[in-house]
Amino acid sequence: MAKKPKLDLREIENKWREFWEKEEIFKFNPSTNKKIFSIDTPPPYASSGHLHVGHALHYTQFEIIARVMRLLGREVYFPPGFDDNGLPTEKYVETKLGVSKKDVDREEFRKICLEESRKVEKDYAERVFKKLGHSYDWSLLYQTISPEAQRVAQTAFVRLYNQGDCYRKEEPVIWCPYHQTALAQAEVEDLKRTTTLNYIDFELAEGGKITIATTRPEFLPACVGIFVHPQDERYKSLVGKKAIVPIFKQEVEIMADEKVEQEFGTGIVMVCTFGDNTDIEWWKKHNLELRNMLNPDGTLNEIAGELAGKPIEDARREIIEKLRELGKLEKQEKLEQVVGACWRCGTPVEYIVTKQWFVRTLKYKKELIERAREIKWHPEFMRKRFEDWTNNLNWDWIISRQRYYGVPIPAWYCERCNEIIVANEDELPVDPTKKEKKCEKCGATAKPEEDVFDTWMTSSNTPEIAGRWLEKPEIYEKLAPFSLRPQSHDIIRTWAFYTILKSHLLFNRRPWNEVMIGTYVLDAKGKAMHKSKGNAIWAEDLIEKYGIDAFRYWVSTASIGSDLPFNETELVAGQRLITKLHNAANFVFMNLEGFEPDSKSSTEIDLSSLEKMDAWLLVKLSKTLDKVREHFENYEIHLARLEAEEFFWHTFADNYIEIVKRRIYSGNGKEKRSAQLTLYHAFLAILKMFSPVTCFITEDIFQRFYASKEGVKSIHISSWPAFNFANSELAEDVERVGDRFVELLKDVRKAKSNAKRAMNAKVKLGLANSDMELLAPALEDFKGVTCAEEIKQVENCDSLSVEFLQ
RNA sequence: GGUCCUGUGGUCUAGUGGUUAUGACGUCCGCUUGACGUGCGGGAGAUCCCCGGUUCGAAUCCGGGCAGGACCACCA
Repeated sequence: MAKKPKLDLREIENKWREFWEKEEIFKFNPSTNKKIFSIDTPPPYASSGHLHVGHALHYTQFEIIARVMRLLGREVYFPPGFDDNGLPTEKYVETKLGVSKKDVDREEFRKICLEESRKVEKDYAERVFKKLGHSYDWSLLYQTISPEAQRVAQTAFVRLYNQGDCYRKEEPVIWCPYHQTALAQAEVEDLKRTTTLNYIDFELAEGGKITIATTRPEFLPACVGIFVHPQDERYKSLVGKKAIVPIFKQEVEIMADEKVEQEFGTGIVMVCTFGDNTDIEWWKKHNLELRNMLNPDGTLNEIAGELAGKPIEDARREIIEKLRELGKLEKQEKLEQVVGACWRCGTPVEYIVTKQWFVRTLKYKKELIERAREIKWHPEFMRKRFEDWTNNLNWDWIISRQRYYGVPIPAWYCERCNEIIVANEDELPVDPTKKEKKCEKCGATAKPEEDVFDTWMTSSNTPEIAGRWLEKPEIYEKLAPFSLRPQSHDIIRTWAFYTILKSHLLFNRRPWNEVMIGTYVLDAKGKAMHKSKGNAIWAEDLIEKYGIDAFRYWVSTASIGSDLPFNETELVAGQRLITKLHNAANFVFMNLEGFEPDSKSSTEIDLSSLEKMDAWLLVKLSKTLDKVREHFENYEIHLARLEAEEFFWHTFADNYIEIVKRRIYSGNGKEKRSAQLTLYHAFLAILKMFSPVTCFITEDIFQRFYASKEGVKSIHISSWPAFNFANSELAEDVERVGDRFVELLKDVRKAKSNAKRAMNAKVKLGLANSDMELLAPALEDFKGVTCAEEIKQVENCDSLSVEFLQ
C-alpha cells in the first residue's frame, strides 16, 4: 500500500515555489522553435501596504493565462516589471525620509528615489508575486525608471520630434496648482461640489447695466469678453457694445455665440483667460486678448492689482466682499457643479499659458480607431470605451511635466536664436542639465530643458522596455507585436490609448494582437472596495485562511471584463476541490502500484482494446479537453474551470471511479489493466486541466507519481493532453452505451435513496430489452456498481425495476 | 445629457430560440465502512427585473421601461 501523504498546503506551496525557481522552470528560451506568446505585463507600483484582493486577482488572472499558454505549447515571454517612475515614488520618498525635493539636488533626489524603489520592489516581489505562485521569468525584470527604460522613452521622443509628431508650443494647458505641473486630459477627474453662483452687475460704456452670473468672480481681472446667444431677444441689441468690468474697469466687448445657454444664470457669460474649457475655446475662436492672471502656484499676479500674490480662494472672498460694498452683487445662489480635478491630489485644475511639449494626437484619431480595430478586445465592448475616448479628445497629448523625478526631456533651447536642440539617439539616455550643448545655428550655449516626461510617455512603451527593443532588437522583433496586453478598464484612456498611439507613430503597427481587460472586484454587496470605507479585503488574510491554490481558484471564478462581487464561499469550494484532488490522487496511485503505461503518448490508445466504460470515460474526457482548451484560448478561465470541474467531480469521481472499483479490486488481468490505463491517463489529464489555476497541488500530485514516468520536470512545462481516436464510429457507440449506463445508474441510486437504503444495498434489477442489449458489453460493470445480484430482462418494460434483497 | 455593462431559486452562478432552466453555498431527508463525513444519494426552493413585439416556440432576438454600476461630456 502506498503511503497516504498528509495534505500540508503551506509545505507544498513552499516546496514547489522553491523548485520552480531553482530549476528555472519559467525561463524564456529565445532560440525556441515553438510559437512565442509574449505578454505586455502591467508593471505595478510597488507599495509596502497590504495587498488588496482586487489587485491580487487582477495580476493572478493573466498569470493563469501565462500558464495556460505554456501548457498549450507556446514559448511564453512573461517579464515582471515595476513602475517606479513618477509622482507616487516622489511622494513616498518625501514622506518616508522627510526630504523635500526642493532642498535636495535633482540628481541626488533621483538617486534616493531609485534606491528606495529598489528596496520596496524586492520586498514586493517576494511578498506578492512569488508568494502567489506567479510564473514570471525574473531574469527579464524591468523598471520604468531604469536607464534602459529612459533610453526607450527618450528615443521615442527624438524619433517623434524628427518626424514632426512632437512639438513645443505656448498654449493654455490644464494645470494642477498643487503639483505645479501641466496635466494631460487623461489625468483629470470629476469632482462634484457645491459652489456659489454670483450675479454681478456690469455697467455698459454707454450707460445702463447688465447682470452676469459666474461661479468664478476672482476671474474678473482676466475678463476679456462677454457673450450672449445670437437669438436671445433680451440681449440681441447688446451685441457690439462695450461693458465695463467692475472693480478692474477694463472695457470688454459684448459678442454672440451659439454655445451660450440662455437658461443658465442670466444668459450672459463672461469670458476670462482662463476659467474653464469654454473660455479657451472662445478665446481661440474669437481672437480675444490674453490676460494671464494666474501664477503656476495658483496665486494671482499683477494683473489682479492689489490682489496680486493671493491664492484663488482668498481672492474670490475678497472680490465678493468688495462687490457687495460697491452694490454690484445682485444675489447669490447655491449651485451643484462638477469640476475637473487632478486625479492624484483632487485639487481643481486651472488653465495657464505656458510652453509645453505635445505629441500630435487629434490629427490621428481615425487611424488610432482603425488600429484598435485590428486588435482583439476581451471583452469586445471594451473597445467602445477606447473609441469614445478617442473621439472625444480635444487636446493633443501634453508630455512635459514640471516635476523632478522622472525621465528628463532630452532638449536644449538657444536663448539667442530660439533654436530647439534635441539630443541625438546615440547619446541617450541623457540628462540635459548635465550636458552642455551649443546652438547649432549661432553657437551660443543652449539652455537645458528642466522638465520631465509624463510617466505615460515611458509606460506607453512597455512592449519596447519589456521586450528590450534597443538592447536586443533581434529578440524584440520576435516578440512584437506582443500577443497580449492584460490591463484594467480604468486605464484604457491612458495606458492602452498611449501605447496604441506610440506604436502607430513609431512602428506603424498595432502594439499587440489582443487585449484582455481584467476583472474588477467589488465587496459582497456589490460596492467598490475602499480602504477608507473599511470594506476592503486583504489578499494576505485569505491566503492565510484558505491557502494560495484556493485563492487562485477564487480568481478563476471571475469572468473577463465584468465586475466580481466578493464571495467567500468560492474559496471554500476551492478548498474542497483541492482536498478532492488530493484524495483522488491517493486512490488512483494506490491502485496504480507497479503499473507502467505502454507509452507516454495518450494519442495512441486503441479504444477497442479497452473495456466499454473505460473507453467511455476517455471519449468524454477528450470532449472535455477540447472545450476546456477553447475556453482557455478565449481567456474564459471561469468557463474552462467549470467544465474541468464538472468532468472531474461528476463524471470521473462520482461515476467512473465507482464503476471501476470492482475491476480494480477483483477484476481479471486484462480488465484490471484496462482500468489502470484509463485511470492513469484520465487523472493526468485532469491534473493538467487544473494546473494553471491550482498550480501547487497539481504540481505536488504530478511529482508524486507522473513526473518520473512521463519524463517531465514539472507539470507546468508538460504538454496539453490529446486523445486521437481513429475510429470515430466506435467512439459514438461507446458514448451511447456509457451515457445510458450512467442514466440507469442514477435511477438505481434514486430508487435506493427513496427506499432509504444504503448505496451498497444488494438488489435484483430488471431492465428493458433495449437497455439489456445496449448494456451487454458493460453488464458486469453495471452489476458491480449497482450491487446487483442479478439482472433480469423484462419484456415490454420501458423502465427500470429495482427489487431489494433483505 | 450621451454611451456602455449588468439584472436567472435565500446568496452567488451556467445557459445567445425548443433543456423537466445548470451548478455551487445554505437548508431539509437519508446513506456509509476497501480515496475522501472536507464523502455519497435524494428533496424543497425560480412570475429567468417589468411591459410590449417578432416567432409554431423566447431567459435567450427586437422595442420601450425600471433598478444597479461604469465611462464620457457638461455649463459660465
